[in-house]
Amino acid sequence: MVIEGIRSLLQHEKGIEWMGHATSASSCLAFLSQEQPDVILMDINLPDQSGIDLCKEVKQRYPSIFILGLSTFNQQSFIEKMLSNGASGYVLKNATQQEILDAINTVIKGKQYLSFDAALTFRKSDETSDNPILTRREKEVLSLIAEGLTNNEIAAQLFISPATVDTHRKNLLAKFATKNTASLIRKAAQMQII
Amino acid sequence: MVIEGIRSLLQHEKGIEWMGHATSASSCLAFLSQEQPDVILMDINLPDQSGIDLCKEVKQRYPSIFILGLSTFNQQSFIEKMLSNGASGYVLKNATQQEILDAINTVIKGKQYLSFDAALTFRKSDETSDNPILTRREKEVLSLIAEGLTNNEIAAQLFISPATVDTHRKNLLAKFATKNTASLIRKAAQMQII
DNA sequence: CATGTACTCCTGTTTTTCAGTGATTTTTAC
DNA sequence: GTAAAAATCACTGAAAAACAGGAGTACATG
Repeated sequence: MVIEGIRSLLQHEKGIEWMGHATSASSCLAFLSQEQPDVILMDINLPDQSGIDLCKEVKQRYPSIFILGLSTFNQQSFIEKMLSNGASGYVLKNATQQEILDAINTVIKGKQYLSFDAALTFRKSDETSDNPILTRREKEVLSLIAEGLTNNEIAAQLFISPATVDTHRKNLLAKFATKNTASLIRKAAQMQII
Repeated sequence: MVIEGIRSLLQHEKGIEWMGHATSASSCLAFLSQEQPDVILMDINLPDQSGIDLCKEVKQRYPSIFILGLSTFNQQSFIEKMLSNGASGYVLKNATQQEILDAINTVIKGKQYLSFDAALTFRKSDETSDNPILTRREKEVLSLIAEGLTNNEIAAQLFISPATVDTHRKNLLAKFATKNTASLIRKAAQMQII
């Protein structure tokens, strides 16, 4: 449905040639082994593999192809991951025809393009930073808490003292501005951290 | 983008007339006050309002219009809510042209249509019933727990004894097959209950 | 009317979490 | 190479949650 939409938005554009489409990561790689376009519009949600991972793979094999991330989700974490995996831009699925054209024309020059809304949330999350920045250990502890482990169990799992786990736990509560496990886990879940 | 896709998939179909499209709940209602189609393909993610709520509203005002839910998410809770709000079916955005045509032709006869994949998850969740059935009180207690309230605070809020809250809490842990608050909240969050 | 379900409440005990304070060692980054 | 950030650990006491087991009331449904 989305592929059809993009095709119909682009097919009459001069200067743009539609080379093909793929509906999975594997078929995309198979296609690329035959011919390589200048730009790929890559969905994040693929049946066999994450578009985020595929992006990295494609960029490794074919560094000259520019990739535009494509997703329904206007989520800072996704945008970040796509860009850090070599994507040149990010377009939302509710983008207008003009936006897509702008995006393609921008990235083909080697520049970065972000959808208007995407750029907004990107900037906002940069400024307000609503997602607390967690350290490696804190993330580990958080996800083990979410699994239902107690401090002692977590300590055993990570080969550290229960007291240390307790400290990480306190820091997590502070960073999330919560006062107990329940609200901590809820917030973390809402932020898609766990 | 998606609208373009559907339009291009349907525009050459005989027996189907494309009456228009809207990109928000409010513009949809404005459109419907002018003319009413037989079928609406309604996205769940709208900028101003949830498609789930809009579905209810449209069905109340125009009971004769059949609504097909449309979403990227193959989530049982969404499907359920759409159907209980009067939708006649649910189609995923990766549906084929044939699926959309089938869906439209099915619902227009007053029957229900579910996308293949949607029907799968629907049935699966029906059989295994991974979502525990909660009572009214349990839902209340659960959401207050998720807010970070303690048993005493919840008791005060609901005008019941802390002991009762404790009992509900025990039942919640049992129903979710969890052993503490952390994993309870995580599961509930994943099931979109809170 | 018996059975089941939901809601209510109780007494204890044990385990876990939360709060506060303080300190050492490793890593990381500039 | 040094300053900042992260990770480590300890102690105390209070608060909260988890576990166990029992028990009464209301209400609907078969």
